[in-house]
Amino acid sequence: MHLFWEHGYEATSLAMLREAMGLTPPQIYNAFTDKETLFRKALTRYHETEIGFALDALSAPVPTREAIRRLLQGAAEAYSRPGKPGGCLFVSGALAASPQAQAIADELKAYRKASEAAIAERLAKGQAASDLPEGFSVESFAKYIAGVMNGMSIQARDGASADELRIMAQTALAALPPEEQKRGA
Amino acid sequence: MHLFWEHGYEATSLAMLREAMGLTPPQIYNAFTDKETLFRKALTRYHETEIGFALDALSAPVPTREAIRRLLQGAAEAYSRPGKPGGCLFVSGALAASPQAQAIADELKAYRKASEAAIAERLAKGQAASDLPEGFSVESFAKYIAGVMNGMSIQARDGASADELRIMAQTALAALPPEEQKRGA
DNA sequence: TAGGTTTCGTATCGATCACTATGGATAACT
DNA sequence: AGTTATCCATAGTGATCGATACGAAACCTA
Repeated sequence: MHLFWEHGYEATSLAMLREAMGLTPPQIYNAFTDKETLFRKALTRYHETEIGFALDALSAPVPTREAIRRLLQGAAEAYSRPGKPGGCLFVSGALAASPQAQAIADELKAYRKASEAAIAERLAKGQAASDLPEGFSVESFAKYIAGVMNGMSIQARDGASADELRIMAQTALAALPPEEQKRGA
Repeated sequence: MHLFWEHGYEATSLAMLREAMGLTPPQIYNAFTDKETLFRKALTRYHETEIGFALDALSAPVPTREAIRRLLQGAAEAYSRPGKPGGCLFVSGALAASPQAQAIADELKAYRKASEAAIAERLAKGQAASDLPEGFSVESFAKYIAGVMNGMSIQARDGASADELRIMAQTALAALPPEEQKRGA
């Protein structure tokens, strides 16, 4: 998983995987069928072990603004963990791919779209609860938040520290409309 | 250039380049020495022909906030031009690379760092001209703006329209402190 | 302990990578 | 016109890709 995270799907060779896992090629193919299946296994593992902060943030019983704040701060942490590759596997895994790996690139794109959709869903919930103004465009803002997280992923890959990412998250949050008074019945 | 832009450095094979340029391999090597040199040629061409908006925005004699607005809106346009690959070559070219292509990845990273530095320089100028508050951290905000642009690049690659990118740019701009009154002498 | 079976690592498969040597066709000069 | 020289596309180089066939070793059964 770390190799795919660091080098992306195509640039990670079986020789690297073999050395890292201490397995012979037939063992790898017995266990994972082929490289593509192995990558998908790594994706689900990444989703389960590294991305929990996102679900936690979006499902926490807190005001919308606080949920988004937790989401961005969580990303700042997750994208800069010591001993782990910088950024997000969903971004680094295959941003640009050869025609043969188009299926992998599309799958990662689907993960990113799903993240954006989850944010939009949380924002819509916030709007329903009057946490957000009525004229507020849920889809547009979700695209902004998801985009900022993708940008943080690249900044992390370029060496940004956890502190720098936290500040970037805080700055991004300033674009959110200020907490609104609950509109009473 | 379009091939590298679309598929990235490593995933673009000489066979694809050969077909696209209508040249035989020896012609390519006579003209460009090797693949790496060809890619660097494409990089400088991209910088000259597609990225002019950035220099224009940062050097225009306008208030700082307006300069940043032009920068982000220009990115929205440049990253979603019909007939061109989505996003920015500096991001898509080699975000994740094999160990052999580390030099290329480092060069692209240097381009991204240079963009961020240019933004920081413009912000510092704005601070000196009292366009921005004194406590304002130029470096942090430059990292945010550069990060947002990188994020827009990924959103564009994921199919975001020019309008959607423009809205994202507008949203990001809201994080900038409001225009300050000039502190008179 | 002998035989049969299964497992497992080495050595290699065809395909493709970036790159280049060579033969044939063209051009140039006397 | 004849001879030489120059160019240039085809064909192929070693290396590496993802994926596997085969021989040896180990193990279970008789």
